[in-house]
Parts: sequence; C-alpha cells; structure tokens
Amino acid sequence: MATFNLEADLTARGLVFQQTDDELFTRLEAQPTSVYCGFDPTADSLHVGNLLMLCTLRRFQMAGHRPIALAGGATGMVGDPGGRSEERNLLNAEQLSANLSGINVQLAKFLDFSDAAGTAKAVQLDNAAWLGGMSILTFLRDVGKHFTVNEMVAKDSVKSRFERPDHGISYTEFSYMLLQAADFLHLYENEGCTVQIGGSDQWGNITMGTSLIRKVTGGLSAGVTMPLVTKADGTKFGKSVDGAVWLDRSRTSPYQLFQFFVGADDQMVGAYLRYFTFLDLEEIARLDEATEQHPERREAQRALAFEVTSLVHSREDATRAEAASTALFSGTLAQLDRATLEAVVADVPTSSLHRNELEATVDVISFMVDAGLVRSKAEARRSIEQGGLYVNDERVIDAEAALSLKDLLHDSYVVLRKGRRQYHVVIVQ
RNA sequence: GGGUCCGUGUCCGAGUGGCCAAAGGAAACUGGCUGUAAACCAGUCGGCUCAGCCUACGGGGGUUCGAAUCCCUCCGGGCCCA
Repeated sequence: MATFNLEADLTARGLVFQQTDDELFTRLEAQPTSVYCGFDPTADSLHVGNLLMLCTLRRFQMAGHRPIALAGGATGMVGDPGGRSEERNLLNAEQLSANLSGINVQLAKFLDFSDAAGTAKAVQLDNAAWLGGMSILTFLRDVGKHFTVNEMVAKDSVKSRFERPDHGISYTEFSYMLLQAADFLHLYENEGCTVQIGGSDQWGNITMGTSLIRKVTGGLSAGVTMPLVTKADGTKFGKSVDGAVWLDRSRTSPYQLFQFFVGADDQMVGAYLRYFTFLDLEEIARLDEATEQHPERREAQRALAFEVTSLVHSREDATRAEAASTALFSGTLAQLDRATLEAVVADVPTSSLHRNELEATVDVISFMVDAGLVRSKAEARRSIEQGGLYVNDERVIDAEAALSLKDLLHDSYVVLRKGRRQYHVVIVQ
C-alpha cells in the first residue's frame, strides 16, 4: 500500500472540493490516522448518492488510514437542515436499529472490517453511544459554550431556512451542526480521528467540528469535502424511473443498478469512472478516448456499470446483469435460446401468472397493468396511443389486442417493454 | 395564550361561489432524431365500464340550486405580540 499516493489519487480523480488546510495530506502521508464520514440512517439501505463517500473512504483505507463510518443513530433522529427541506420526522428506535444493520452490510462491501486490515481495520460507530446519554447541561457546557448563535445563523443551511417565508427551522434541527461537531470531537478524543470527509454540503458542519476540537483540546484536525455529483444538465444524480437508486438488491436489482450506470451521460461518464471505480487512471483515460472516438459503443458506460455493480453486489451479479442487458438490447429477442432467455429472466423485473389465465385471452391493457409495468389502464392506453408499449419486442398498435398462449416465448415467458428500455418479464407457470 | 396569514394535483405555484380535473412552471413518461447518451422538437401527464361517470384542492361539519373558493371547528405550519 506504500505505493498508493492518496493526495495524488484524490486530486487526479477530482475528488477534492475543499480542504481545511494545505498541509493536511502531508500529515496524512507522514502518519496514518482515522478518518470519519457520516451516513444518514433514515432508510435501511444506502443509495447511489452515498457511493462517492463509500469509495472515498475506501481510498483512505487503501492509503493505510482507518475508516470510521458513523451511521448516526442520534443525529439521524434530528436531521440535517439541508437546503430547502422541511423539518424531518423523528425516527423511532426500532426503525433506526433496523436501518443501522442494513447499512452495515453495505458498508462492508466497500470497507475492510476484517482483522486482516490491521490498523486500518474499518469500524462502524453509532453516535447514540455517546450522544444518547449525554445530558443537555453537559452538552451546553461542553459544546454549546464554544459557539455563538451568530455564526450558526450564518451557515448556509440555516440561512436558507430563514429566507423561506413559509417554513421555519426548529431548535432541534438548528442544533444539528453542534451535534455533528460533538461527534467529531468525541472521535478525535476517543478514536484518534483527525479527519472528517463529506459532501460539499457538509463543509459548514465539518468546520464546526475542527473548530470545536481546536477550542476544547487545542489539537489540529481537518476536513475534506467531495464535489456534488450531478448529471450533465446539472440536476441531481441518483434518480431513476422508480425514484432513488438503492444499493440494496431487493430495492434495486443488480440489473437495474447496471442499467442505471449504462445510461450515464457521455459528458459525465469519465467523472463517474474516476469517482466510483477503482480502475487505474490510465485505463480511465483510455475509456475517455473510447467515448470520444466511438460514443455509440458505450464502452465507458459499460465499464462503469460493470465496476459499480461488482462493487455493490458481486462480480457474478455484474456479469449476469451485463449478459441480460446484452440479450435484451440486441434486438433479437425472439431468436434468443431458452437458456439465454432464462438467464435474463433471473435478472430483470418479473411477475408471474398462472397458465390457465392465458388459456382464454387477456387484453393487453390489463396484462400490462397486472405486470406492474404501467400504473393504470389509462396510462397503458395512453402509452399504446403513443406507441410506447411492446410485447416480445413488437410494438402494440391496437389497444384492444389480446394475448394468449401463442404469445409465449419458449412456452413460458412474455417479455414486455415500455419505452426504449424498461423491460419486464411475465413468467407463465 | 393573543393577533394575523397560510395549507391546492409528484414538487413549486395560480385560482377566492358556477365557464375547475383546477392556469403556469419544473419533474416525469412516450414518440421522433441518434447511440440503451445529451441537446432539440412533438405529445402525454387523477381514475374508470372513457364524448359519460367517480374521486380530488389539510380533516370533519355547515350555508347554497351549486364551494378549492363563504361560515364553524379540528389538525398542521409561518410571522408578530405576550
């Protein structure tokens, strides 16, 4: 690992957005430390929006530092007053603990929690452990005392709430930054953690922490933020047809994850490769070149999708998702042999149907709705009018058309498609 | 506790007694072009047994021939005062 130069790697990948001081990486090079990053435990799964942090923590671990993933049970109950969001509902204890354990599984895909990692062995901590039992007076004396309301009010996250005429900010959320600062202080004192990383929206919270550490202990700590990941048009990254793209396979299948990345913009794919994969920079440069020369081959997107799917799930999952994608998008659905089609079925969203329901005939519209490809019959009808629904790769032209046993591929499957790339297979038994 | 303003479809946001399934914008979906890209152009965007009907404008109740629009009340929120 001695050959891995963290600063050079992060810089070359465009991962450093802001850093608290210039000597930070020099110190990191000289001596391994612990690095922490917080993860929001509001769901039992992380999503692609967390990918950047997961990968970056891993890079720190590769450089010999010890990653601390803080899935904050305490702060999770409070909520960061980010952007224009509204007051968050408080989570109850059961939900929270379910969420924490779900997240742990996913962290383990990126970070090495085994003893083999030696001093760089990753840990997951829950700030409820130290914040949970802290009395309000202790908190006010040890943390609150060190900050003025003036500086807290000046933070962008708070200011934006003040400027909203129809929403305020509760005292609870206002306190969030202090809780996060208290976390950093705790980790600094008890875990030897001197660096916090986060998204660029965390800058204010991070500097509250470094400043608290300086005031309380006189010690030096630092923070680094990563850029906000966007799509080519500047909008938020990480949404797909069905909303958020999750890392949990039961919420977003490996195939769907793979597809999400295959669809990456040409303009952004190079950045994503640098952010989300561990391919070396020469290889990525080659892929950039491939995009430049032959964008239609989507070589970079395929590599990105494969790498990310491998990381999040497994190499086998990635291979299967890739095979399924190739089969579906080759445009020769009807010619696929049974084995290939069955492999596809294992990966694509499916639903099942009893054979006898097809003995008579079923109208296409109900069939689509039952499969879940469209939300309502009205939507199905609309889509057909617009030429957006396909059965076994054939466009449905007649809204009154009916399906029967003769429409089965290999006597068992009906492949439905909506639009260019939303596939769904109905398994008939 | 008092005063005052507000709560509209996925989101933002008009509408203040009938012409309202509700302007406009965004998001989203589909089609066209292309490359499972972006941009662009076009269409769609509550549901159904679809030229008709049902459900919907925070909840409940009321006034009215008729209410998102008026009244009462409850819930939620903003601001000011105590």
